[in-house]
Amino acid sequence: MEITDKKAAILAEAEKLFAQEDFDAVSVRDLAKAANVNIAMISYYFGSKEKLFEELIISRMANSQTTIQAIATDPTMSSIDKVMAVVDFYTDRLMNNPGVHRMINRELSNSSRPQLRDLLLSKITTNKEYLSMMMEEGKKKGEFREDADVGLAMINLFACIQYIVGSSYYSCKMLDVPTEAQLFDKEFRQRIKTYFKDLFSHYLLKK
Amino acid sequence: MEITDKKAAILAEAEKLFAQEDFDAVSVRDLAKAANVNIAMISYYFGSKEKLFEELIISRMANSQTTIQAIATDPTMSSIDKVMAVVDFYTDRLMNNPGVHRMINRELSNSSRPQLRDLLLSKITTNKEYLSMMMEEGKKKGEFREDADVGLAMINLFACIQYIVGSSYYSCKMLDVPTEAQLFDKEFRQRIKTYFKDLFSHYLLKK
DNA sequence: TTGATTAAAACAAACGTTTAATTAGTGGTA
DNA sequence: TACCACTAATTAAACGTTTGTTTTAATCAA
Repeated sequence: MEITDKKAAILAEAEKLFAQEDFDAVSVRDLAKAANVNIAMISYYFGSKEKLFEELIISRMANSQTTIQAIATDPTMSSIDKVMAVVDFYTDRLMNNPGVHRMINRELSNSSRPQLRDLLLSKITTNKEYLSMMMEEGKKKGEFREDADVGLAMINLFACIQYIVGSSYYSCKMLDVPTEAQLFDKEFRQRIKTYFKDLFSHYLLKK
Repeated sequence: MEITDKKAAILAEAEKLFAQEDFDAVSVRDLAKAANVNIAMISYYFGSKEKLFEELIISRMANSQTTIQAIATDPTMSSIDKVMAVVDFYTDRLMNNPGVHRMINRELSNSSRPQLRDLLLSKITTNKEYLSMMMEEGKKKGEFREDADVGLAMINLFACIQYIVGSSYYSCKMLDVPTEAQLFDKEFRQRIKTYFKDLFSHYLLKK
């Protein structure tokens, strides 16, 4: 079955609505209305509201594994340069797809759909392995401080950007950014990158 | 009207259930069953499910303003020591009350109850003012690096711990912590504190 | 004609809330 | 102590909506 206009329209509108509100707070009637289709089409195309939700997340969660792997295993880069590349990659990745990462964020913080949660987790875990490898390598090569907590550093990067994307309304107020749109703009994105690169340089590198 | 056993029981069970699942995913029947009271008691004591939710969050959100203010305005402490004190305070505060901070976290990341969201925001904003003051003071005194992004540093601290608490299931896997209980234990808590103190020392202080 | 698509209507189940009736508790009066 | 009056607390049942899903029939394309 190929992707019809209507199916694509439903997915597109679902991404918008589910980015703003929880799974239960968005009804199939809301979805159908937004996508300008009949209510029955959700069940017809996806089987159920829940399957639509899963298909949406999975389809939009682009595979970052190959990129992370490429960075982590590059023999020509220094460890700190690899960290910089990861900062750039994650910042852009999360900020280019705020909707789906809001959804992923919420799925990881509740236990309503444990099977979906575990699926997301398994996809993320692979990246974690490569990142751990990369960080440990930095220590072994004597580039990074031995007593740096590289595990926390990695989750710090991910958590902080994820949090800013997920709670953009809140983050704007805290960071004195006037509008949510500006939060995802090039300028603020650069500020995030600069912050983390600067932060990790000071924290990880030996003096 | 004083707080009866039943009212307190409802609030206690509500905190557990709302910590695990969204507002809509927890029904009044779930709540009544868990608290071992009749369904009608939720409306009777709180007016509505939504008002119960609001009352729960507000009552459990202890006032951190005085503590933060005391730290920020203490004339005997150095700026970096103030940062250390804030790290200790926030870590314990969030990890001692994971349930309510999960709820707050979710409220800040959706727009289902904008009025509650803005109320939470206003309570948090006061702290932000004191923290900004404290950080700028560190720069003026020449203790902190001029080009440190203190705004992002503060939200980084808050976001990261909030994220670990909010997505504890996920965080366990990422940090190789076996159980969620251990995530809130003294040992891991100390690891968090050490990480951030070390991180900010390297990032903020002049060489 | 055949099979996929669309629409309107109906479905049962679950939702939050309210009603009406009953019990428990309190304070005052004798 | 006993009785009454009154309010608060509690219950079971029912309320009207809304939920996600299905059915049935009509329409369209090949």
